[in-house]
Amino acid sequence: MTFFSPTAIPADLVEGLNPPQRAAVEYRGDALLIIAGAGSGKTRVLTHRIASLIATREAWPSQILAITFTNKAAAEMRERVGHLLGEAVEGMWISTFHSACVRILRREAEKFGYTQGFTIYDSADSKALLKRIVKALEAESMGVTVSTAQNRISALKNELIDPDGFARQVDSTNPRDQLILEIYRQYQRQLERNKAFDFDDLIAQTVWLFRAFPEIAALYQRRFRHILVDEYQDTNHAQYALIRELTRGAEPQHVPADTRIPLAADGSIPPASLTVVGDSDQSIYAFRGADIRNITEFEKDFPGAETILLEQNYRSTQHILDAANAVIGNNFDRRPKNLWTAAGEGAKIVGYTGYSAHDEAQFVADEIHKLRDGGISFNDMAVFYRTNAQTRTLEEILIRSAVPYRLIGGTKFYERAEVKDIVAYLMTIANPADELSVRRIINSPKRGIGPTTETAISIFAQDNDITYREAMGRAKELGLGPKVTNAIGDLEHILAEAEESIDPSRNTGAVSVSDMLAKLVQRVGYVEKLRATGNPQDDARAENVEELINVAKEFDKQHPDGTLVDFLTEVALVAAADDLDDESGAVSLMTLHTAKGLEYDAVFITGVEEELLPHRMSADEPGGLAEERRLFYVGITRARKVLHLSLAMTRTQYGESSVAMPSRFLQEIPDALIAWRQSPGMATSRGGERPRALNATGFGAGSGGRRAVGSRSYGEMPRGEGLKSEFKPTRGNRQFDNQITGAVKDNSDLVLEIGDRVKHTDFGEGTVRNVTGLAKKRIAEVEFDDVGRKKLLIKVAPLEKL
DNA sequence: TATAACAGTATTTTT
DNA sequence: TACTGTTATA
Repeated sequence: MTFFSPTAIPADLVEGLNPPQRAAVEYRGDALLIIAGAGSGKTRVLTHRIASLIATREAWPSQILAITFTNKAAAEMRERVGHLLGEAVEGMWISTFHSACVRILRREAEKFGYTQGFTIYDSADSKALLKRIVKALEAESMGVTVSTAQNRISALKNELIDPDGFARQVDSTNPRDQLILEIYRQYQRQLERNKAFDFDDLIAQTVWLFRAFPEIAALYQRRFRHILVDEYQDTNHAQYALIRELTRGAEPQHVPADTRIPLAADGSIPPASLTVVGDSDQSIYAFRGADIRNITEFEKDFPGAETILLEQNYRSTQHILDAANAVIGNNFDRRPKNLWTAAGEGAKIVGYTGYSAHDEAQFVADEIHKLRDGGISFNDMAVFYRTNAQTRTLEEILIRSAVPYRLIGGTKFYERAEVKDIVAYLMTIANPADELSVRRIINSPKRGIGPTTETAISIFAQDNDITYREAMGRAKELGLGPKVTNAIGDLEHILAEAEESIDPSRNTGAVSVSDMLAKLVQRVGYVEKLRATGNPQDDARAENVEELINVAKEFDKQHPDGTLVDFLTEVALVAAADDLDDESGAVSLMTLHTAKGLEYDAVFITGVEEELLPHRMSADEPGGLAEERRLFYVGITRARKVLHLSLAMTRTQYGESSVAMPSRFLQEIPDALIAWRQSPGMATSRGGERPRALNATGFGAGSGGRRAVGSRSYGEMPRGEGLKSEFKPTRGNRQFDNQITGAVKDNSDLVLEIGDRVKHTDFGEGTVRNVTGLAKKRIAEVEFDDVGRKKLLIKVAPLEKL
């Protein structure tokens, strides 16, 4: 066994690493499992390992395939490897599973009867397709909803079970399963007819491709000599199978003729080396098929594998780690692991119990200002929550408290109807076979083509065995009214024109993606029609469309040779975390799931309540509670210096407010680690501290009882509506700066000076201590008589000068 | 065909 | 609450 390469690893690639980290960089063998606790420097190990392989000439950059969880992580890893080697490295594949598979599938598409420009359906697209099928089969009446069908099919694909495979194992006496099977068949047939893949297909079809065509697989088995997979605990069966295929040595008869790498004695391609990094304690995607056994049984799967444990944490203080260890220790059935640090104890964890979600949010806002005054920049702070619905209250309070923030994920830019519409136009142009996309845009903007006409075209296409688009081209034969016929003809003409202009076979004068898009939008009159309504919401929509054109311009700038298909691929595969930019000067808001892999000086975990942090939906799933605990663990371990845990006594959801109990996870943290500003006990007891904000009217001073917990309690606040509809989203997330436009209540004319007495609807009376900021961003710092000092954004504060 | 008004309902996490 | 789907009416 030769563990060490002939060329020594340059010293600077191992210096400064601790012994296990160093061992992980130096190990040379077929399979390596790195169990990397949170904050143990695994990205460092991975980048150094890749750099060492290249520096020693053991591998060319093109022989490396590294799989990361997000595109952002991929970009970062690429940059760090380049930095270590002192030059940009070309030819490495560093990407997500999905991106890598798309690349392979596009390259090989023609070999299995697909088109290179196939469309990628996101979950909303597949939902729309399934909706049609479910409706046609009247499956809802049998208790099969669109989302059940979607979930079942997704799970089947993750297990690499195709409709035929499902037919073999399905319980034929179960009518619902029979129905699912039929839906699955039709769905898959339509995807194929539309030349489209859904997210799950991207992985599954690649595996299928490799299995069906060993000589194609051999191309990649030969190419990728070193495969590295990050976040291995979150891989599903299909992804696991893909890795297995890639690390399988190719049989001699499939080895391509021009192979120059050393072959085994029998002429086969030896298996590639595999490095996986993960932490079973951070597995949080079981709900979408992640199989923790992939990591726990790695050594069985790859006999002779080396395992290296990284336990020293370089991120958090000991108090934070103690809490994390204590919490995760309640999960049985795990390989024991104890994170430790040399960083010292650090500050205690801060706990706070609000009377309401508003109160809790106000606490977060106040603390953010305090931390900022203490020298931590907004960039280095993050607020986490279990569900996206929690953002509403947080946003409302953060805006009014003048805390700049950005939402990561949430209702994403690309999920907005108007953006999806325009993207559907592009999909139609890139792939005329895609019926779903044409039908989405056939009457948007309104052209007088209703459901009747739409169905007529569909039937005509079926009867004549032509595509939907071809049927549109022969609109005259449909025998419809002249108005509708013209409308169809016009649309068809615009689409054909756009197709012509972007045609990849034209080698001269090809129009850029953004130019084509801009012209298309103009020809269709999409923005124009939105502007004409005079509705402020439509104005915001128009801006979104314009923003999409800007995104395309940016794409053209970054990829001068990029095609429309490339652009659509990028649009389809952006992840929530990809949009993070570290220089924004704003606090980041995101779900606990999105937080994985990130770190911040100060972290707030909000809504640490029963039913929410172990989420009620997890209760009846096997292993659900353990997964929720891991999620909490992930959240805790994101914090470098300060951790805040907060909850509310009542939470309003779906218009109804109900009493919330502290999460059981809180009790798993030793008391000594948490300094409660207001503990769950204090908040309920009579002598407890007065509520910080009086906005939980009827709950606070005296009146007691839970009679008044209705949602009207916040009646005096400007309700979110007006504010929210004005938000101008930038790609993927909305930013503070853009949100303060003409809100419901515009206070921007209010002139305040130091010493002025003011009255606030929630906080009562107070004295202005300071005024900062300009114009619409003027911020008043007010010392309230009852609730202390607060910073308020004057423009939106319910404030009155006395 | 488009729109407004109404009723019913589902509520997690995401590539 | 907020979104979807249905129904009535223009």
